[in-house]
Amino acid sequence: MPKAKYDYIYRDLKEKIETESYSYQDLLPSEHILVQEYGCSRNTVRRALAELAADGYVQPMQGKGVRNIFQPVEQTAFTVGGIESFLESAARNHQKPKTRVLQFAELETNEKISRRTGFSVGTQLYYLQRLRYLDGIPLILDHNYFLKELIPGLTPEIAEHSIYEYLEQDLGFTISTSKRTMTVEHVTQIDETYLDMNDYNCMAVITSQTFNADGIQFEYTQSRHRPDHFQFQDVATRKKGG
Amino acid sequence: MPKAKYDYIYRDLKEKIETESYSYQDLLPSEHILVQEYGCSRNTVRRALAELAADGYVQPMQGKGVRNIFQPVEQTAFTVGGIESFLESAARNHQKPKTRVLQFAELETNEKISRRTGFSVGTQLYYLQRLRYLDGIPLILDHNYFLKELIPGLTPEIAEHSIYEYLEQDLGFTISTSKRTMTVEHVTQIDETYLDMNDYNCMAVITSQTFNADGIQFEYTQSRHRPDHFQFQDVATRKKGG
DNA sequence: GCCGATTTGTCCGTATGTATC
DNA sequence: CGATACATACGGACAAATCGG
Repeated sequence: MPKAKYDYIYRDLKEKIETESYSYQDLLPSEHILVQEYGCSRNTVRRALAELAADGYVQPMQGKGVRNIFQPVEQTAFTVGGIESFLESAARNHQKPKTRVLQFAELETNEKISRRTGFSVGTQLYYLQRLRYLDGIPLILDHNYFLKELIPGLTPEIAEHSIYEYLEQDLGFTISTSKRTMTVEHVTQIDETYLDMNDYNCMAVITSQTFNADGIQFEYTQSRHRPDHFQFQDVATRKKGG
Repeated sequence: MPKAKYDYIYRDLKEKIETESYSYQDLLPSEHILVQEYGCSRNTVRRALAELAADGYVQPMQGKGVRNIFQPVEQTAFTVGGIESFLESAARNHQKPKTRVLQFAELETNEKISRRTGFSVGTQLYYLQRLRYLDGIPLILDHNYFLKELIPGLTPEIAEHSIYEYLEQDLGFTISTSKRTMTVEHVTQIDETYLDMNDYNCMAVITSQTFNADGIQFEYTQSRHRPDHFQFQDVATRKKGG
């Protein structure tokens, strides 16, 4: 729980924007005003605003002010955004999660696995296959590889609940950066076995390498989503001058 | 072309990381050293490092140093990342781009279009349909809506080349923020007419709302990609304390 | 375990530049 | 032109985490 001032201001402004204390296209109070309101330095206000801009909540305009460009969206599908556990995503999407562990094994990284996952050859891994239900419907098939060295005592029971919760709360682990790739792939035999694909012959696939606060990759995951319940959101900002 | 110091440092470090002057898992020089090397304040160095962290290039560790976590990847598919024009993406992917304008029309935003695109009812729009070729193969089908008010003089000829180039270079326009959603959808009749879908019955679809530097949305685009030549990349960082 | 040196994290006050009005 | 607003940059202070002796 960060007690940083900039983070408090960030959350406070974010909530005000979301609850429409400022409406779409409005200008926020100037940095000068915010400095007075929050009793802090201008740098601190600016840091909070920079984060909101990175989230696509506001657009700072030199000489003019900071414009609110947040639009609330109603979401129908399971939306993936930042780094979240399945439990957290389900809660945010107001859906009831359930996990079934299909496989729980240990293996050693060979050349082929190394190329795909980014783990060094010879390292010990946990390999899991998990089926994810939302509101009772099986929608996601996860293939997880975890670095055994950093995650002692992983069990199927933990995997059925939440591995991230175990890492963060029980092991005091800090999850930090995730590099993700989104693709669309043909359904596999396994997909069809566990998911009702209707007439879709493709899956939305997210592969991710996740690092802890020490910059060590501890996870490689391929997450295969049923297309009709999948959505990935993102905000990008254009860099100037190529 | 930004002449900002932090941006110079950012690019310089980025290139050093990419060309493997620092190798994977190495520590970068400490902020103190970088301050001396670049002859600037610590804040300026820190700003550059923060950008590299947001790019997933480095992982700062309190008390330890800043670790390089960049891994070069060989890309086979057409990779989408930041805000780029089709021309820019093609160049980055080392592919030869071509665009064919299928439709060029003007229309007024009605209730239905407004809900979908985010434009206000009554605003005048350009509507375009464009087929994108890479190395001679039609792979992407774009449906663009542009705010006519902000883009005077758009023509099919411009649309066949690069609208972003026209906006930025001819109109002095600044493209800023893009909110994007990635989904997987069934192929449509139009998709099948123009693209060779082999046995895929799905498309990778990116819809985006793009804003200029004044926080005005000037574009809504649905970009439909053939699955076998599509890849979307992303770096996320986990926020602490929920 | 303690202490001091190192390194990153947060915050402040100030100065100057640039764009807008 | 001056006032306002955001953008960049500097230098300093202290906190928090780490590491070596």
